Amino acid sequence: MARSTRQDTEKHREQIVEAAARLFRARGLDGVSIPELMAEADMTHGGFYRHFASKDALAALGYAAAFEDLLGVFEGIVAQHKDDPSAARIAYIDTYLAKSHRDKSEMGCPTAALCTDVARGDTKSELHAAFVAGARRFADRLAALEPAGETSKARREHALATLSTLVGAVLLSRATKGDAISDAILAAAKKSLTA
Amino acid sequence: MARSTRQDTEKHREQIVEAAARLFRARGLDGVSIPELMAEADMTHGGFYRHFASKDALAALGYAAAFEDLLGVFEGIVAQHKDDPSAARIAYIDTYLAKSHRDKSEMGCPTAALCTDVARGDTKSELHAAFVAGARRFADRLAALEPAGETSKARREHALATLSTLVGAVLLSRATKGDAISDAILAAAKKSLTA
DNA sequence: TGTACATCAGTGAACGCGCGTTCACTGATGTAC
DNA sequence: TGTACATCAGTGAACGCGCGTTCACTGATGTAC
Repeated sequence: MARSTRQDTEKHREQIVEAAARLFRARGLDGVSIPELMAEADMTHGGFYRHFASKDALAALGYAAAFEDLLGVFEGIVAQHKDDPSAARIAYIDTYLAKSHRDKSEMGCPTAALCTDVARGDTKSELHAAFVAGARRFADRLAALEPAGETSKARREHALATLSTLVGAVLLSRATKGDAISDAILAAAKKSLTA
Repeated sequence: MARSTRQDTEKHREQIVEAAARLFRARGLDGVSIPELMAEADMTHGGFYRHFASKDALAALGYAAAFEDLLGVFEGIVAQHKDDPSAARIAYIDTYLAKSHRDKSEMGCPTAALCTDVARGDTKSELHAAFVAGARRFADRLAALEPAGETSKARREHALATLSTLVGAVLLSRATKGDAISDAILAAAKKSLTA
């Protein structure tokens, strides 16, 4: 194989980012190698550096791509509950705390999946910047579903606490999978957030 | 150097477990090598397998040791608030959601620190079993601080939701460190749990 | 208590392996005329 | 539109590196008598 058309090049780039978004969420940054990532996009590893400056640069793009997907899911649920933010909030919480979200981390929330990797990584990395931007946007969206009667400060506080509970419950339920406590955590968090 | 006394052997073993408890919490299982772990215990890497069957076996022991330490902190706080479980609960939440806990993960809660590593690892590993046992005990202790008037089921549910919020808030605040949202997450979770 | 010797904790070199990254090369694409 | 050639996306071998684990060896410890 030799030089690709510009169209194919762009398509290949998107395939790599998509593979990164999926595999990094499932197995973490260190759990996926560049040869593996490139194979997932039907290429050999040598061409990687024509697309990205480093593995970390791809991680940031992978996180961002996954985040946009998840935001799309969020917007879809909100759209189904027009003019009823409270119902939208409950519907989103139900989706986030579903067993299927626990079990399919490769398609799940990248903020939950990559939280620990980002915490252990360099604060100056591209991934860190992408993650912080994502967390802020996530919190903003949740805040928008809080009761309109509250102050904007209170809505933001509730949103940050809700975000903590969502992420903590999914991560704990994933780590305890196979034990009865795994389901119980999701159910308890759901009950607490929607009481 | 040659053969150690039985006393020294036991001391060395404890030093390795202690180093594991500290380093694994700070950098994760993949972030710490056996040569590094052994150097931290003032030895060379060759002797590792006289003490442990594998790196995973040590990870399980390191988690368990860290968990016992943290349970000790918990018990200490509870003891300071005898006959007032509600005050003990608030005091513990304050400690867990302190900035110092976010910043010193190597001395912090191993359930939070290793959550994602356990979720990505084998369900049949020794570490997984140790983690599940720890999460259960953690939940039990928190449940004991819930109001006595509630049913035991309600107390357990509240405890699991509280645990989710605690873990999620610390992990998110670590991942967003350097940004204003990091402190805001801890403050919001604290307010929500102690309202 | 003293002696002979088997045990085994720790050393440091070595194993095979896979990693992130680099690079010379290929040959179709894209461009200049 | 056709031709000549420069560009560059992707290939696959190679780089140095550090990993988890193994192993022959050392020599003080612990034990048997």
